[in-house]
Amino acid sequence: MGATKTEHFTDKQNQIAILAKALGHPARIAIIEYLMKVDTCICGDIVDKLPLAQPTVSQHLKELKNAGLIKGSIEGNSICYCIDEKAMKKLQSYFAGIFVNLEKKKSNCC
Amino acid sequence: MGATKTEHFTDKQNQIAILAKALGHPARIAIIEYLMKVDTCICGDIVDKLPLAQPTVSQHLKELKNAGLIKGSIEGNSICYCIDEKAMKKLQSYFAGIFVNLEKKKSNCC
DNA sequence: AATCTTTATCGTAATATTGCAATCTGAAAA
DNA sequence: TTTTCAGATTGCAATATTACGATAAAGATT
Repeated sequence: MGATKTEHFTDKQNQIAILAKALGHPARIAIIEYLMKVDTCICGDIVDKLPLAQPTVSQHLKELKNAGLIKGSIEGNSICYCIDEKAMKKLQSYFAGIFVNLEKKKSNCC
Repeated sequence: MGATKTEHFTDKQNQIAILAKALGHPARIAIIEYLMKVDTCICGDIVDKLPLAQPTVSQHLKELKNAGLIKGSIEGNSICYCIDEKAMKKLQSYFAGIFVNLEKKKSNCC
């Protein structure tokens, strides 16, 4: 054991979980926030902005990329990373949906 | 190593990461979705709805509770869990903010 | 070509997560 | 009070994550 039993859940549940998991680390939140702030997404100085060693940052970038939250394109010698809007929209609308639902039953217990 | 270096990040970044991490498992997404669907939050049959053993479900509930996403109150013999709107709102507005920001700079690279 | 710069990958150690059987706790029912 | 029932906790095995030094890969610069 130790492995998540993904086969027992719906595709959508797994998809959202993958996205949420990828954001479940402060370094990766920091990366996303940095990518948002920077206009030109000439990245690579991400490493300089984070308090982590270069291989660690590279690994976090890989995880964000695997989850589909960012995409990178080769820019000469270096690499240009930026946020993938589609994935971000998926998360945004998921939570918006939950929130609307909660408002509706503006209830009750606990 | 192996432990997240939370001290290097802002409180807000850590907070969002904690919430996201708690949702980073399909079983916990399924729990949240079930709690949303059920009107009366008389819970406890969550175990029956999930393809996991009772101790495992109990652990997932604990993690959601620790993150602040759900709250539980003792209801006689059993326990009544439900979603904590405040935490959900925090996530919702965070992603909404990101999304607005991305729309604004409807740009450019990658 | 030799070197530099940028990013990825490998290997490894420390720690965390996932999952469950067994067991405990505490309230309700008998 | 004994039994029963709902949940939590413990203990453990399997696996995943986090972090980084060392090194590799590949384009840029000299």
